[in-house]
Amino acid sequence: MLAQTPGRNGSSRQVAGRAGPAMAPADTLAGVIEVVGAAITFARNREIYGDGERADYVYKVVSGAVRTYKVLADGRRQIGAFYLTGDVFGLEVGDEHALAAEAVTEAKVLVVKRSALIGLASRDSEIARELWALMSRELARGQARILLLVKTAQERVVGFLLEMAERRQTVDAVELPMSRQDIADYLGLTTETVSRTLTSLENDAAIALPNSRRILLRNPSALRRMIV
Amino acid sequence: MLAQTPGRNGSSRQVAGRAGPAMAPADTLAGVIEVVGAAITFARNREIYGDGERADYVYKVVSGAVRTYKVLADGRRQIGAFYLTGDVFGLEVGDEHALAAEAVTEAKVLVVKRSALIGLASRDSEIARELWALMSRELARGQARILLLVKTAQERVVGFLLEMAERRQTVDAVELPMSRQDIADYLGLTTETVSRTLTSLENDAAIALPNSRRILLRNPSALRRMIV
DNA sequence: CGACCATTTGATATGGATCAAGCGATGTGG
DNA sequence: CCACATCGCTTGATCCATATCAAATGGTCG
Repeated sequence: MLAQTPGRNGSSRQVAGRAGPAMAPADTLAGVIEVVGAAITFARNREIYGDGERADYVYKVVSGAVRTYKVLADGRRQIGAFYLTGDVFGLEVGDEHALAAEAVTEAKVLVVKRSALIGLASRDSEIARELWALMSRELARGQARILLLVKTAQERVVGFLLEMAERRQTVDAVELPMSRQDIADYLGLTTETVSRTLTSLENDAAIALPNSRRILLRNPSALRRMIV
Repeated sequence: MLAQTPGRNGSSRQVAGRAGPAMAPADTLAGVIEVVGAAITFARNREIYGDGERADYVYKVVSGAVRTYKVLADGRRQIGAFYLTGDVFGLEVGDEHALAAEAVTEAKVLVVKRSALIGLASRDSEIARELWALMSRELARGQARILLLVKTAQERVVGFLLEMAERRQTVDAVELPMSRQDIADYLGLTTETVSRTLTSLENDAAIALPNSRRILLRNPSALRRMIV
């Protein structure tokens, strides 16, 4: 359960300048961020924002992966979510970040002022609808997490793999950007249990592990049956 | 873990007619529901709406308590939330109810058409803001639940008691409308563990149990220290 | 090559589940 | 109004899944 927090302090941000040519229409949320956002690259384990900081910016992952998390008083770390390429994060309901955010791998993100988005939303109902949809997705994922956290270790791990496969839009393989410790802190387990569960799934021929970060789903339907 | 679902089937609703004189201004969400909503009384354990039903109505608790829940394929029941007097529930992000709702105790609720609210929101930004705030609160509670569910049994139970005390706006006592089974299914524990934990807290002089549904918080600050 | 870190594997401990029984409150029919 | 059934809660005994402690293995980088 104890998780030494990695790469604390200093957000040596490397501003990479404006985003290139727009790749999405400027009247969608994602599009707006691409057009007006500045691209910043964060090294592995670098803090993007801290717990309790003012939530003045909204982010979109261009490449790499990001985690949001909270460290409890006794050192336990709970990961709130993983954000992969294309995901928007950092949009809060209050005006402070409830969780901190860090780069899981080297990550390039686009940054845009929240106030700019809010302003746009008040004029453009399409943007407003997308902001709403974004919150909805967060809410739905939270709901799903709650259901996941009352299950057994195997069900949690399998649920996690299927979630990742779905988000990566692949049916039969996942490239995991995060460590076993990250997965454990996301699922409320220990690294040992995550590792053992994966080994046992491999023995059951449900998955294969060519290397620790790459997971082949050899029998997705069997996996789907395992999560109740 | 197994929880025989109580009082299934039949929603013998007892329509009590219009709400009385408005007790809140008509330009707030709560106010609107009170002005335009019909009051319906549900007996203990009666279903208010089912999992997967169309979410055409939004509800506000006038008296009593309501739970939302989902029964997993293997019979385990996970409770999503408890709604107490004054709380609004049933507002979904999609157009289906993700969870079912039941009356925990006999409960009087006001019912209003969702479409009416949405229509109002598009004209009245105050209502829109309140709908947003409502979703935000759900989101924040979900976040808190996730943190709760990775903790020990004692931390979960204490967290639950403090949450209830806070929502009931009392510092030193809580009248629980729900059974041990409800609490267990909310916290991802068993009734036995909930019961034992309460007994142990009583032995530590942190709480007192004049009867099983009434809990006195004898040492709130000690309780608060227990949840990390 | 050697140091370091992530991952896996092994041995043991333990918190909470499960199985089982008792107890008190509440309600029902005689 | 009382005997009795029922239900929710508590308590006890045991078991098991996962945590914890410990060590071996493997991959990566200087």
